[in-house]
Amino acid sequence: MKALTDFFKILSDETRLRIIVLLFHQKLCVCELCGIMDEPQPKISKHLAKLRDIGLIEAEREEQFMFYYLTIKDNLFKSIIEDLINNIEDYPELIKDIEQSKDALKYVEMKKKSME
Amino acid sequence: MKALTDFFKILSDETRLRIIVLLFHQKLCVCELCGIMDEPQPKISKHLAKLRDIGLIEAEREEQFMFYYLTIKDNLFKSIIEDLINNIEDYPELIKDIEQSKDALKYVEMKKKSME
DNA sequence: TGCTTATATACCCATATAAGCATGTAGATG
DNA sequence: CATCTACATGCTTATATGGGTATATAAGCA
Repeated sequence: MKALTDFFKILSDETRLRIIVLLFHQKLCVCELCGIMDEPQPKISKHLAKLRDIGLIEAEREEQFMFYYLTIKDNLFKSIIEDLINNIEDYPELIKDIEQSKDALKYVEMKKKSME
Repeated sequence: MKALTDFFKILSDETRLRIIVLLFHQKLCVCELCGIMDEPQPKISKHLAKLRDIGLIEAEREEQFMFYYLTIKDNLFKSIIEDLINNIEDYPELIKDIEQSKDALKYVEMKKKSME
């Protein structure tokens, strides 16, 4: 029951909802999330930490970047996220994020370029 | 988007989740909810107020009692609550409440009796 | 009208939460 | 090995939240 209320608490924050929706569509690294969402890095990282803590996402390193992806096991949790995705048309902010995420790569390439 | 995060915030409290699940099955008055859930009346009333504020429930008077019932209009919200109900077997506390609610009437009858 | 009772609300306290800024850290690269 | 950079975390502040106790309110009934 605690797990359930914790899950809803996680979803009750706009930033985290946006992250979940983005990661539903593709694996993304922190700097891509920051770029897509136009939010400061510590803010994103802290929300990612909370999502990690309750087991909704995991991270893996690829070169310099930490890529995050969804790892939702609970059936109810899965259904709820799917419901949200199925009703995404009601939430223009989320649609916009998804649009933005289509060229997520540019954010990591910007970083790589600036290293040269 | 605010409405969505507010909705999840509402669900992130155990007391409110229990109320929603109970009202999903039947209309109930405040004293029945208190009796079934074994919680103090002001606590229940305050959570009912929050549920009312975001339009998930409405009340109607029947004699001395205020009966509450679900009035969820949004499709996504409905789906989520239905998902929860469909996975209720994972939440023994909720099942117990539902069991208890089967003789909800006894709580209003106790009140009526004590008036004689 | 006055009383009783079901329910609603006010107030207080303790605790949780998010954001911003500054800083720490670990892994990659040269 | 030293540096750099992507990311993580600590600290502070402002705000929100839930529970308890006491009290207000409004409808029903005498």
